[in-house]
Amino acid sequence: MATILHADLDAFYASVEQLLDPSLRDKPIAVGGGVVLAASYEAKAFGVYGGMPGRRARELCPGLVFVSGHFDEYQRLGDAAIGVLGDYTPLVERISIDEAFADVAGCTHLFGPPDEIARTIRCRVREELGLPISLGVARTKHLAKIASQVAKPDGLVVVDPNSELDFLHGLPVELMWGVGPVTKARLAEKGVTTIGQLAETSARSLERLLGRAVGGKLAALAWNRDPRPITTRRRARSAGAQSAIGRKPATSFVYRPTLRHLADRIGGRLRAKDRCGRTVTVRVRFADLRAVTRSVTLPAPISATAILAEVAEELVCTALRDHPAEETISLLAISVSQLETQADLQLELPLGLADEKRRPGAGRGAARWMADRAVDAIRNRFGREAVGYGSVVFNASGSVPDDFRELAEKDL
DNA sequence: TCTGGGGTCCTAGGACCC
DNA sequence: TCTGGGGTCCTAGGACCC
Repeated sequence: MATILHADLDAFYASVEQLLDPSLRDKPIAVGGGVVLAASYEAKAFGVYGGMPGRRARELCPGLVFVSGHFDEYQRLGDAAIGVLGDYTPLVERISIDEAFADVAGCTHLFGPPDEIARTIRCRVREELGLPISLGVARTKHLAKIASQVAKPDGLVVVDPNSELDFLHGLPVELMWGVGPVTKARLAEKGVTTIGQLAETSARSLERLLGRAVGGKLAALAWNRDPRPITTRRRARSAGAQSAIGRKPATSFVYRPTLRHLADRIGGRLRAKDRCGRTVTVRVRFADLRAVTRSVTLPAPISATAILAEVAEELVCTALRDHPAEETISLLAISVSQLETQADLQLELPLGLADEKRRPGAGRGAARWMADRAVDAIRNRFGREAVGYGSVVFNASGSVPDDFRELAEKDL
């Protein structure tokens, strides 16, 4: 029986704005300013999409209305909508703020068949929250997700287990999970544009064309042979932060404060969940948008802001040394991976990069970690801006607001 | 007119070990 | 037809997702 539901709120941020301000309904709107964070369906009709520069969006859609976001409302309404799924089954796998899978196999005796549950959920989200939501119902997660995409906007598609391949094989390949612009183009070169054509291509030649993992996965998906179960909770495997900085000279006056700010954000998140990580990766993007990464795996995990910032700075230096012709950078990123759960009293030992000699500051790890904890405690009581380094300066520079960043953060 | 921010997973080559 | 082999960790890059 088809018991997997995939629920996806339509143009979520924009729909919330149209809900909060009725004068925006039926109008092309964009959340954001310098960059479009989300667009309503009316704006999408003009070719506006998330990530697009605001100026470009205005050109495409002269009547476009920009609104600054109500980020707290997104979180509240997203939670509430996914919570409706949770009224029917505990088997809910949340994918993002506006999207989730659910398996209703164990509750049909209480609430009726899956398609009826799906209709009820759509009605409830519409009536109780005022938001449009699309649902797909199928035997597998992948098919349910495709069904909800086909159902958009504000629709329901149920895939009968007896006609799964009829439904699937007529659709374009880019609807499949894992087929982005590059894979789509590679397939198109071989004349493959539909999932049906993909299914007729041998797994061997797909693996040759796309690599073992992607080729094998797509071959399985094309025949709907991918029975992945619902997983209710997975911990994050990495935590990172990035900042697009326009075009700035590649000097320490530019990257030092930026790295400090990024390290501060990441360190705070890690410490709040008693986590720490061994591998630090930085990304440096140059003026032409080409990017390089440098990483190091430390002998012991860290979460102290100052140490993270120092390690990141050394990595950025090596990246810049390797590209002496690059004089301008446009983005800096830090990510911490190989995460571990912290013992309750961590004595963080700054052991330095690989086999290099111990750096200045070695031996002060525990003191730094305690200083960070003190800052964390003050911020908990009085807010982020109460103490620390220039968050305000960064927010003023036209980048994305911190509230928006938090929406995308995964639970550590 | 040049494209935000937070994530996951895969690949390939090299080091190192047994 | 084919020069030893396999496992694990690390690093850099890339594709993709929301």
